[in-house]
Amino acid sequence: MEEEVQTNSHELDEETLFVVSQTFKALSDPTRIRILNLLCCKEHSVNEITEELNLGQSTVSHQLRFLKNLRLVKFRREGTTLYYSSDDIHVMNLLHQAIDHAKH
Amino acid sequence: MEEEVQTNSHELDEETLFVVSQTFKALSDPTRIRILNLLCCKEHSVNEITEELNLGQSTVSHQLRFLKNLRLVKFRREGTTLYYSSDDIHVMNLLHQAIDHAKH
DNA sequence: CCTTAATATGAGAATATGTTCATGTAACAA
DNA sequence: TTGTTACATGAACATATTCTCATATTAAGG
Repeated sequence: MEEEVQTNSHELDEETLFVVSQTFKALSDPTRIRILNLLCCKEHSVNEITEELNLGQSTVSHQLRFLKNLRLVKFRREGTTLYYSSDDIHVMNLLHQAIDHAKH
Repeated sequence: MEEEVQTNSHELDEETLFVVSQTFKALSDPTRIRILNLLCCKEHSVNEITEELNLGQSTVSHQLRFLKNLRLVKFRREGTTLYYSSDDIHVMNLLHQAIDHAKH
């Protein structure tokens, strides 16, 4: 049952590398950080996010799709309004650790 | 002594946002992840990194400069050889948490 | 059906990013 | 000084990212 193909056993496999890099990529953009930080404690509609963060509606929508694809956020519908909230405790933890650390 | 200029008190200030996004950006590239993961436990020369990870020497040098600018790695000289090692325990922690989590 | 509010989507432009290639520099040995 | 090894750097290119603008789509009300 030899599954290891790499020369170096410390090396990360392709899939892990991909998942990790994608996760951090999600957290590497100021707009996404602001959105996730806002969704941390409370759900918000797209309009609320747009206004609270002073962003374009299209920008918010695009970034929410990005975050939704990575399953970092989820949403529920109420009429024509979509309420988004965070959906990955672990990633939110990474974010808050980095924020706490950045504030010296 | 009013220092808060933002409408929303939950909002992150510019500098924090910058530091956090830069930190995660460093961790968002597969090549940099592999380098940091290699430097996790033991120092390595540029050549060692180049060979162990099967990368171009120039690529490694560029990425090490990137990581050095963010003070995520440091180096010591021995003749013409530079030994690099990790220099930010907190960021290495973020990386390992993400790796552990990615391996289900 | 028509309208409106809320959100999503696609295309385009501007910018950022990562790698490669060629060349530069630094330390050391002969 | 010359040569060699180890590493750094700059330019150029390809690709990726992010935002904006215009235009869908979806749900609800009249």
